[in-house]
Amino acid sequence: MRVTIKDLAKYCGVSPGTVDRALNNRPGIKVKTKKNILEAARLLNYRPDLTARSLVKGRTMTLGIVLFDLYNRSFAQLLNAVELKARELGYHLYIALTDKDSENEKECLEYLVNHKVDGIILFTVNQGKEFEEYLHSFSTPIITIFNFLSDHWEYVGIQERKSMRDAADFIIKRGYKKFIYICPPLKYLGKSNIYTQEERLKGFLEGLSMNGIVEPPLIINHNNYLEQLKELVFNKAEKTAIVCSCDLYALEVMNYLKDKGLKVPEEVGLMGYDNIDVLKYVNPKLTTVEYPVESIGFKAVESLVHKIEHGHFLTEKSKTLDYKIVVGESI
Amino acid sequence: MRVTIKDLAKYCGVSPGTVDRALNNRPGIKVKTKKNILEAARLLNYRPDLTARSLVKGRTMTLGIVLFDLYNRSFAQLLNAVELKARELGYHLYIALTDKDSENEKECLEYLVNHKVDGIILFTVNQGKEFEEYLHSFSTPIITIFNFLSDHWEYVGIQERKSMRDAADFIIKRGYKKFIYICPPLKYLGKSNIYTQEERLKGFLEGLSMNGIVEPPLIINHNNYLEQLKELVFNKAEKTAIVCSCDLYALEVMNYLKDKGLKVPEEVGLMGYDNIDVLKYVNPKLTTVEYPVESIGFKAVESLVHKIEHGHFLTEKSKTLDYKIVVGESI
DNA sequence: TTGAAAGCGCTAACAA
DNA sequence: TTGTTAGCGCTTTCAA
Repeated sequence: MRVTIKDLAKYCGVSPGTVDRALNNRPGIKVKTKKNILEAARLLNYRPDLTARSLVKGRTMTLGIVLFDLYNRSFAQLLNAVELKARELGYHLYIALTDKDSENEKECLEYLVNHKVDGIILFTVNQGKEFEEYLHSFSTPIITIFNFLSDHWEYVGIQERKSMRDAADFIIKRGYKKFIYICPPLKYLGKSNIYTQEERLKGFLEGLSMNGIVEPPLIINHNNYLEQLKELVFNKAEKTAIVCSCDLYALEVMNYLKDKGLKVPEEVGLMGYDNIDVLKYVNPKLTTVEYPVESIGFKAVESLVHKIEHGHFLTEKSKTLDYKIVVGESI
Repeated sequence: MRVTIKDLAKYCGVSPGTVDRALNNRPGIKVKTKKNILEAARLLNYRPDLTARSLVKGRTMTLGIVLFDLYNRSFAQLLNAVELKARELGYHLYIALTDKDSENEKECLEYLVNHKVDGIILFTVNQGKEFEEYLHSFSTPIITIFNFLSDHWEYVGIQERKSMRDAADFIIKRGYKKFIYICPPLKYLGKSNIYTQEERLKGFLEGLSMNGIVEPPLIINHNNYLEQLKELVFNKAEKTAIVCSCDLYALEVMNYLKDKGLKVPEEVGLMGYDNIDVLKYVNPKLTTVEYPVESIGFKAVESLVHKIEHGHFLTEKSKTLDYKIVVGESI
């Protein structure tokens, strides 16, 4: 059996209260007594039971993070950053993956709340009034990342829309005339939160019209995008650009184009989004949009912990982080 | 304030014991009473306090996992698999990253143990008698993955040595005569656990000698491996193969060779290890060794949970998982 | 079928 | 400076 404070107290011939004072550096204890107790603790290999402490303190010094999965490179980087910062601030981390499943996400949240985490970082699939009420029913502080929920919730992310507007601008300035935009299904199961994807698309469309492009782009938003590409004929003179809302799609497209013998960017331009770290090994160099995943992780933790410890978040809701276009050779 | 069992009891005019029977499907309660209580629980938005339950049950239904970081693609995949399986079996997951720091690892372990996780999955940096004694001082079940510690510890991994022996065999059969082997520093800080790296190198050397290669390979085991490559001259007739103990190194080397205008595999052969998922976007296709990260994650969780629930691990210590050589175009 | 009460290990307020 | 004690929210045993 584990050694408890009571055991220690008995062993040292003092009371549990005194042991607690020694162990937790609380004042009102003779130096010698304290020394004795600490020594005994080491000797008997005493370990505090944090579940008991949590019960009385009402705090667990634990944060929870809810993500889709870790297949996306950026999620892993984000999680890494979050763990680092959390530990730095004295918190440990529960992780829960939703696999983009709405019910699953609720279960994850429920579990974290029941486990009394002090705060939650949420990359949500759900959205809507009902879901927000559900979230409000927990009294746990929550900060959302990437997927915006509503103004009621703290949020850390980037200016998705503006980034894609700029991307469109950039592409048009390079002389492209026709546009294909590839992104994930925009109405996943009819209720999933696809804020980032929606914003990016809107931004792209805005960018086109701002530049006087009247012909609407071909929007491909299903998982068989490669199939659909097969039906298209690319003509160098048309100056077509394929814009993907994530690098992984762009890489798939690049592979497809290579197979077809189509030269990038000579015959068709290609642009990604994310700047995942493996791009450095791929040729031609993909032009893409980079955003600071790690900063987002850091910021989210800092703000959340500030809320926990001082009652209010550190971030301003409207504040978003910078992105930048990474110029490669693909467009 | 949160609604407690006591509140529910008062509200329903019954005792806490009865509420518990209703909430946890324990027998000895009238159907009607139970129905009442459950309804009230929903109405009042009751949430069980899992820290309190843990305290009395002595179990948290939580596992902990200790990893280096999540920069390595395989670690992220592993973690994803572990989370999935853990949840499937009713457990949730604490994550702790050590950043390959030995002291940090100890802190992580200590925290998990103090938090009373029911079991730990450990990809360790530490090694040695002292560390093992330290681990024994926890009574928490531990299963090690990838980095082997000693026969005292449950282990899930692959036959590292054999895999590299086979790789050497494969390369030699392709006619290569000279060999360069690139791997991370083998004595990281003088005390880090580099089991997998050591095994792979041993396996490679065994493979060479088994095939009658007498000239020892050039072993480059520092982080400036590219610098050292610069000093070498490659000669097509020499049939040189560069073997890397991980794909990331191989990709770096590939980039370097491309810069130099050296053709792979015509002028120099290249082989990696890991089969990270982005290889499909890189040309020429890298020949590499694939191992089932996800299965390792699943197996580790299953075995650990079996230990927790039935007193013994499911895995046999000596049992390791299969790997396979993925034939690309680079060697 | 239900209630009463002890106790998990710790903290904190109060008393000595 | 130290001891005593109540109680965090839950489970569980025993009695009614």
